Amino acid sequence: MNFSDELVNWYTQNKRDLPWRHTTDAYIIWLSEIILQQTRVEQGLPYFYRFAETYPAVTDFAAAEENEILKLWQGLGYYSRGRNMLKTARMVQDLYGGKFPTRYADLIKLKGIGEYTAAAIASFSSNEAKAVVDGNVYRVLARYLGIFEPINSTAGKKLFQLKANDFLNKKNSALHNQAVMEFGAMVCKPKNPACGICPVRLDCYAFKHNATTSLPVKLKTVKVRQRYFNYFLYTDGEHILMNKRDESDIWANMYDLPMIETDGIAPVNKLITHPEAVNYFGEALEISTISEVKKHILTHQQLYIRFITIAKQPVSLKPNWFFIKVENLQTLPLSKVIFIFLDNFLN
DNA sequence: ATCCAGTAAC
DNA sequence: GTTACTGGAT
Repeated sequence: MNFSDELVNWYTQNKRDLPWRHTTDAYIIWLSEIILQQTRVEQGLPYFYRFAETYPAVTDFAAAEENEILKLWQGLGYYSRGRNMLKTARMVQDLYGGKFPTRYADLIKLKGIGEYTAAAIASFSSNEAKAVVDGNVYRVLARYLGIFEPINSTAGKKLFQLKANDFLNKKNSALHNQAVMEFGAMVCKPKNPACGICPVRLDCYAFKHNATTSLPVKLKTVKVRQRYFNYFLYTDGEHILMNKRDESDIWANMYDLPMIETDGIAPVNKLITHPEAVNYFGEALEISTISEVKKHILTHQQLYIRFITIAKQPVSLKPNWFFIKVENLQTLPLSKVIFIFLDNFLN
């Protein structure tokens, strides 16, 4: 048996029973693939069920409002995935009459669908002969073939795509692609790979050279930016003053609280006299409580966040500030930090 | 602290 | 071509 046959054989006997593996409906496969980008199955599964039930067809998805989508997406991270899904659902509605495309060439034009996802949907839904290259495939190929080219270099990406194309079983790309990825996730794992049960270990470079821990090679990433967010909470008991974030920063279009960003951890007296604070909350800003500065880590940013509850109503409001009824808070899409803070504050 | 089922924006 | 996006597990 060749590499592909071995892995397909392993897959048919050992695959996990996942809901999107029972369908060739491109819409359902798209839903699962976007949710699973950069996300583990266990974490994505409840979101998949929620979306599939709320929007049984792409037509239903296309009719949704962005806030609804972001709300359902809340807690999953990489929120642009949710916003891009809505754009894509509407494109499918307009361009393809609500029938989700199954060909790579059509899929790659849609928002949020890159090379990996286009190949995945095309092969799973219509068996088109496109090889997927995701983190699992990088790892399996790097180890099996002994490729030391970094997977996040331009040369590396080209090389791995080439090798993946070579190995692809073009007669049954759906089975082949799923087999390689599932094998990567379950056996050829990042840490502690289960080489003992691997059907191709005798031909595997990394197994033969005891090199699984050093493959794949990945270039080290960049430094993180430090940011300091001072959040202001004002409530009249019934409403909370919320801010809708703009398009250009983290948590785009989601809600948080009125905030002043400073260059460092600002002393409280500095904060009170900060021009923005004076502008919005007046000269005599009355602070009720002030929280510790807590660190919140994102990929390229470390956020130092502090919450300040204020006693007096602001004297002027930014255009994207809204008084939200406490009972309507649960309809707003919130980032993890904000959700946790408000949850604690209100309960 | 580091790693992970990618894509879009710059 | 390079960099920015999340949250959770380890």
